[in-house]
Amino acid sequence: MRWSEAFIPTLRDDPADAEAVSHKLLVRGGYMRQLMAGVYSMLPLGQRVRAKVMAIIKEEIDSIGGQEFLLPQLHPSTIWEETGRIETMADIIMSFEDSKGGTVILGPTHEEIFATVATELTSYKQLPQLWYHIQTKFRDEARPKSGLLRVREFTMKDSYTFDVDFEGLDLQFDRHLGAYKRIFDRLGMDAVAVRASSGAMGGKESVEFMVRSDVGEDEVAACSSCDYAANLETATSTLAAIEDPGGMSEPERFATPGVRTIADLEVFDGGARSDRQIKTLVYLLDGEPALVLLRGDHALQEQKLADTTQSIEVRAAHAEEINNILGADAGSLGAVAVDGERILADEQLRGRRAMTTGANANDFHLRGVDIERDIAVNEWHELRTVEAGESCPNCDGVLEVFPTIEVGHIFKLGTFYADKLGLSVLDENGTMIPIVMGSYGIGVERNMAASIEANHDEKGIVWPIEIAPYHVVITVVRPDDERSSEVSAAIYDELTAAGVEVLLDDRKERPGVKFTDAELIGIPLRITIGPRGLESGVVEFAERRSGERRDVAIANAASEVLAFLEAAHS
RNA sequence: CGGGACGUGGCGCAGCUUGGUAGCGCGCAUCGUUCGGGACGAUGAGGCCGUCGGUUCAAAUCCGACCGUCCCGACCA
Repeated sequence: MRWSEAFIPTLRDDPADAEAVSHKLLVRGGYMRQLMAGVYSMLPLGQRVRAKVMAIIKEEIDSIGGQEFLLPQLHPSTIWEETGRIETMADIIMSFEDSKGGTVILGPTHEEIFATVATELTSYKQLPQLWYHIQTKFRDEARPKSGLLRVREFTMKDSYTFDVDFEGLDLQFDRHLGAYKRIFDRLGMDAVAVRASSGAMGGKESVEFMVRSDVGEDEVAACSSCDYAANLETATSTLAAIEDPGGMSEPERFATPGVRTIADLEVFDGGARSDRQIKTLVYLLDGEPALVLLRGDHALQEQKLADTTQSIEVRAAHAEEINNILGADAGSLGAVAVDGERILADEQLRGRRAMTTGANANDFHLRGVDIERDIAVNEWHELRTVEAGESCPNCDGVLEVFPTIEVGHIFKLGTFYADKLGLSVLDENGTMIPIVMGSYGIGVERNMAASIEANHDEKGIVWPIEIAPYHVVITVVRPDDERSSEVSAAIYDELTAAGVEVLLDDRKERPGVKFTDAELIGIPLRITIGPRGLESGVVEFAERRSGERRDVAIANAASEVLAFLEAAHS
């Protein structure tokens, strides 16, 4: 492709509405343009990269036995009613009414639709199956952001597995795990597989693939010495036990005028260290109130609360609701002598004595509280949020916590869809058994963006070879110089014939502009051809990633490019 | 959904407080000089000032409503 004929609208300035590096570079580099919030047009460069990402994904899923389908984007709402997800996913589902008055859903994902096709599976002999497609998804995200990282219309590869039992599911799951690792590796990302919350969708187990990034939305706790890594939503740690002093025979109430926070009580005369206080939170779990108790210096992990109580809607009670339930305001709450409310306590409070907590009367607290004696805890759970610096639960290493981008998520769905949609086969005894499903997603555009987050410098994008829109850019310093254009055309032809994707920068621009653009759009190798080098029979190679430059004899240019590509692939 | 900011040529912005001919940089077009790291000069094209309504002799500017975009939070199989 000649750059002079290509549509590559690069921009000198960062777009005003971009924050994330990948967003800025994709727009500045002429890869895409925004149409509306969370919806982007892919320009030629963007589409080339997108196609390459899809090709890699397809290759890896095919390699573990995947069969490619193409299921519709338009779904009848009735199928979504059968699984109940029209309710649970209501906030992101986009739909419209057709001319007959029926509701049509723009597919946010395809479990229901693949499962519908799978009703044709009737015998155990037909299993296992691994089906997938690469399709546009629509999700009305409340807040699209960061360019391609969080959008409302995007492409996803989603695969689904169908097995006779959980052993089969485990095998398919492990194969996907391997395929996904290879995919992220080829996309130039160091993805960590972490255990995740499977959410409210009846999943037994799920693994997320996370790439470290400042613009990530999920936090991961990872051990610096072993391979422990988990989404903060499920992460645990080992904490040193705290020695409590001798207790009292019963709690003692004392006045604490103006004390409203854990920190206030720490410095209050007669107060207590935060790790010797009990924090009392009031939550509504699917509308039902519950008291949640934590050590004073610990933070609640709401997802753990939701998972452990099987709740869909979890939220902190409002000030008014708190007062109605406990008769005091936040800052003076406690669970001592509370009767008739569901009380959940974090494991870290087990056995603690002589603790200080609110007295359920404004401006009063209790000291000398023995949890097991004085509080009617109904359930003990792991509920707190792990913090950086704590000890790894698996070894004696230290945990670090950092933001990440979720680039893939794989689920063991189990028999949820089989139960809802009647997926079953007859086994060898003629008994009807439910089909065990798994589902496995990768967002194509999000992975493009995540790859940029992981592969860029102050000059622009640094694409991994496999997904670069072009392998090589030939920068013709003086396109009006006859010898320059002859040599560049010759090298261009030779490389193209060898299957190399080359962008020939023959624009009538100053060299600086061309160098800057080539670096911005991130082509892995630049060949600079100008009169100065040609005089001594050479062209210049400049590697984007290392910045390394070297002169190469004209005659060797093409073969050296092939060697470079070869080396980069291995 | 709560909080905040912003909407002015293709891009980035000023002008609005104090109403009166719409401006700057980049980019774009033509010509000339340049030409191995974002050149210079000359000339020129390009704007329903987000939309609707109100106030006024007169609105980019004041008032109201709406729409849109971004950021923080909530949310996110």
